[in-house]
Amino acid sequence: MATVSRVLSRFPSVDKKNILKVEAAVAELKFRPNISAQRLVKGSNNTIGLVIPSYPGVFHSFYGIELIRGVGHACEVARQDLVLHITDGRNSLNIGYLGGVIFADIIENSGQIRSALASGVPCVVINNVVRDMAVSYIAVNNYKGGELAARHFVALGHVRIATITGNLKTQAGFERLDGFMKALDDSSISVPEEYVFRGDYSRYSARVGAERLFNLKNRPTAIFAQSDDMALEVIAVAHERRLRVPEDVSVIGFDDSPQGMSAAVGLTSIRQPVFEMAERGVHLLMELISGRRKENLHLLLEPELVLRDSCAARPAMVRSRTRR
Amino acid sequence: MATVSRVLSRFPSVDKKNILKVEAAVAELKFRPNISAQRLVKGSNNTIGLVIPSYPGVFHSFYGIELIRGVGHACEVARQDLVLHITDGRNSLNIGYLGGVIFADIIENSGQIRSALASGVPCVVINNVVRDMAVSYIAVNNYKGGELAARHFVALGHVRIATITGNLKTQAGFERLDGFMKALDDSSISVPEEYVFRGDYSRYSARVGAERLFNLKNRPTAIFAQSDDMALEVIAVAHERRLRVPEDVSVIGFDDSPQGMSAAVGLTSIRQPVFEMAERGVHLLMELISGRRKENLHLLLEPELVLRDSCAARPAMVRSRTRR
DNA sequence: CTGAAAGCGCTAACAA
DNA sequence: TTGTTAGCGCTTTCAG
Repeated sequence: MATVSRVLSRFPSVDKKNILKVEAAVAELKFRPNISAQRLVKGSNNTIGLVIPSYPGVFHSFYGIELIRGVGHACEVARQDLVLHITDGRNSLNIGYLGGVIFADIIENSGQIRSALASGVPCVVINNVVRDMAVSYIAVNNYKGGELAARHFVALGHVRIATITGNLKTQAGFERLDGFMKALDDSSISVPEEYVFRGDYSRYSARVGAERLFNLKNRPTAIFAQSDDMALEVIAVAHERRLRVPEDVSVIGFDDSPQGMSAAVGLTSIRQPVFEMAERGVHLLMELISGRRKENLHLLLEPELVLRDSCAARPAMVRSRTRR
Repeated sequence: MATVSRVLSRFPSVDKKNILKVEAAVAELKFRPNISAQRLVKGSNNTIGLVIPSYPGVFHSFYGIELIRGVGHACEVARQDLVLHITDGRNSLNIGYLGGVIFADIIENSGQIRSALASGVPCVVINNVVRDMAVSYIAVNNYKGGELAARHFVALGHVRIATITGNLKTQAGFERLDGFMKALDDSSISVPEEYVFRGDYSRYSARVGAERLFNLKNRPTAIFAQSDDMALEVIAVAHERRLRVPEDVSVIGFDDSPQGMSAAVGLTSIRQPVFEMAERGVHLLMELISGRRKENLHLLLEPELVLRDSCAARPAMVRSRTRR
């Protein structure tokens, strides 16, 4: 019995003859070691959970897949099993047994985090800044992302600057808008209410928003869409109306997705390190689980502006008209 | 000790006083029952694995997310834990302990399936027809999907019919092309080689393909793109060249994604039941695990044509020119 | 209704 | 190098 265990766990000193004998028997009987027993005796289960709220738009574009890829990859490297929970936030999670849990985006499910915390499970929140709970988080500075977009437009001389937001129930959506507006305000550029269209990350909402913006008699010369997907839709609508990008209208997206990169008009976009955030979330969680880290960590990753071809200086015609 | 267990598993006959006492202690000590011990004694671990090859394009569009959503949902309902493995096919999977495994798409990782099978783990393959291993599968009739697209074009009177394929290393891509070509052949429509562009599900490849097709002196009047994402890119390229859809060129996609539905030109597409396939995969696996089912099941789900606005009859100009 | 005790399958310490 | 043995934390008889 013990010898079998030794063979299976590649213990160095076992007689060759026995190794072969055991391996033969294992193959013969299709013997599969019971991992529950192993974990019981070892006292750890090297399993972490990933909780994703199943809210429409959470998987907007490229983001959801990058998130899962990043967490999945980091878990593979760290030899952790990854248990996936896709939840609507109502159910209580069967989480107690996990070594730790990563919560990706908080959308109406902070109760789940609270109860995980209460029962002493190590937790890390990803892609959300959390102020009302004592929990570690790694997020993107979405406020800064909004700022970057605004500042780029301002630097190019634009004055009539509009935005199509993401889902404002998500923190990312809200903060991007906030940073964007504040930065414009800093430059003394006022944004009329009809220049802010509230989308939800879907292409459809971007289409509706773009049409509304292009129908304004004082059409904006620059549009910040809060995801690449939406930005590409804005460009599509522009082309349908014979508006050139970037000559007639400049567009900035958010995500720096491959689709934006390879589009007809290369999309200028705000890059956010989703994969890295996911990976670091796993590493942080491991530190918490192992006790190597005692206090919570709050980390904000910085987005960056990626320049491509969808932005240009304010159109001349417009410039002369609005020149004082 | 035993009483604690009874309280936690809601055993009916326990004194109320004791229930309260236990609950208080549990809260006090942040007691978390050890699931490994529970599983050990119960003899089952109610955990299933989902293996997804991390091959570029596997998560093409809408498909990857629907897959994960479907499996995730079914597992939640069946009270199974879902362990996610994203693999490049090279590593051997730590799978032995799982109750069963779902393999989604086989791309250079059939070795993993073979070894899972060999060690006696119940397996289900999703989205692939498997002929060379004794394993259950649930797949979509992609051949039929290709046929549907071809027949629709033929019914509309088209003759110059082209296609932009998906990744032909995937079975789905290959079969869609096969069905498409055979159906055209049945209608005695010949497809010159330059009408078949080998894409890879990426928007970029679709763009390249569309440009090549539109540059042909004998430009096709109908294009079947093997994913909605690619189809939308084809339409975008068409618009850039002042070609109208569907008046000048008809387009069919594959996926019936929400993006195709809400696009400027509603996309006619082939619907494939990804979510359902994923759910049924889980159910099938549960039957296999429990022993309720002894033999393998091979199930082919049927795709269907969803009509929207991106297809029209063969353009008149072309018609007169090619009329015999 | 409740406590005692056996044992789930495995590993690790200890002898041999 | 190997076999024996004592638990890991829990559930489940079985008495009480």
